[in-house]
Amino acid sequence: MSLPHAILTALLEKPSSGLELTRRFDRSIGYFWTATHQQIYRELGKLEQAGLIRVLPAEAPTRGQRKEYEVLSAGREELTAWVARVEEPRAGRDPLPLRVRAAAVVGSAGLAPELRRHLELHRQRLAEYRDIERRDFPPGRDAEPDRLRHVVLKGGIRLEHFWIEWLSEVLDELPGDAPA
Amino acid sequence: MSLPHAILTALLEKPSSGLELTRRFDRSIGYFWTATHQQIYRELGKLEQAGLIRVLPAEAPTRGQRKEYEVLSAGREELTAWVARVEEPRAGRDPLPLRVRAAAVVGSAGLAPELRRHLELHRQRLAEYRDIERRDFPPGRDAEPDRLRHVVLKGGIRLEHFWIEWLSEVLDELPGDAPA
DNA sequence: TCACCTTGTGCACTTTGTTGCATAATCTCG
DNA sequence: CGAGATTATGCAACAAAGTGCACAAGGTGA
Repeated sequence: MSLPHAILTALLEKPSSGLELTRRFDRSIGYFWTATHQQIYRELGKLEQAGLIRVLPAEAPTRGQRKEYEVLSAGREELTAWVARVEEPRAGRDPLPLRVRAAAVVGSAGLAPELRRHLELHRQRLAEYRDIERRDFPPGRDAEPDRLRHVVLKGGIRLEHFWIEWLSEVLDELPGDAPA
Repeated sequence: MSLPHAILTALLEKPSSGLELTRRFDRSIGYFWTATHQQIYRELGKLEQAGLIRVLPAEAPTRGQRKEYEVLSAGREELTAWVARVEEPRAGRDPLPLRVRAAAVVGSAGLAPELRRHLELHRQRLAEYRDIERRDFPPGRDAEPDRLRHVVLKGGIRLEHFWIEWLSEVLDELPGDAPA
């Protein structure tokens, strides 16, 4: 399981409340992982129980019943161990190629518009990632942590490329498809 | 959910028993989806209950208590509808980039061997896919179903490429990494 | 002041996915 | 024939992920 480790990483980068974490999952962490706020709160509870993180006492009372968490040393150790752990790569699980395969059997009626919609979404995400890259990784920053974070982002960019190219290829194979 | 649709597709290509399906999921369908035999049996039960598939009466008794399933017209209709359905792309969920990100925070000790191991696995899978391509898609076959199945396989190949390139890139960024 | 909005936290339930084990029939070899 | 391997199906229990809704506190404006 990776969600707890994703949370530990995010909290080490900056102690945060549940909702802040949720927002950060929509951005940087989210290139390769997503989570809803409910998942995150539940996981924060478990991590606290397990003694890997703790609540920072609030200084000024804020909105709602806001709780900031920080990582304890046991949490840092767990994350350090996870980095080197032997784990099998988990098979990708994307329904879209499956749908193309189904279309090979029952016909591709109605598939093209859905593919074009996905193509557009991936183009948008690619553009966002490029913006982030320009903003956060200007040339010259080359301490190791920065280089590693950058290479993760480049992975996100590469992956969007993959989808864009593959979707274009599929659209070329579909009958009666006028280019968008 | 996509597992039932994956099963319907596989059964339309060829009526099969649970275990046969499991094996086919390890091969062709498996470029983008995996399932254990337990998941498949459970799902076959649900699909039968729902009237989308039925058991073919066995002619000669075979090993164990083998049951072959075939798709009913309701199943074919469901699959046809699914092909055109509007669904959001589900975010990729791979822990490996997350681990690289964690390494940016707690240090990359022990990460390189694990990355090399994954690199090797992806190279192997790429080689397998290329074999399948040579065997099943010789030049000249260009009826639509074949072209669509081929483009799905090409997606699998492209995806393995992605991993190989990205992993190589990460390894280049790690300190003290002698090329394998 | 009080109805309503926003921010923030969280429970309950459901669906999916995984692990481990149980069972049955058939085959295989001494 | 009968002990053990192989093929095949399936249940039970659990873990992980996703959906829907409730609740609490403070801010905002009629």
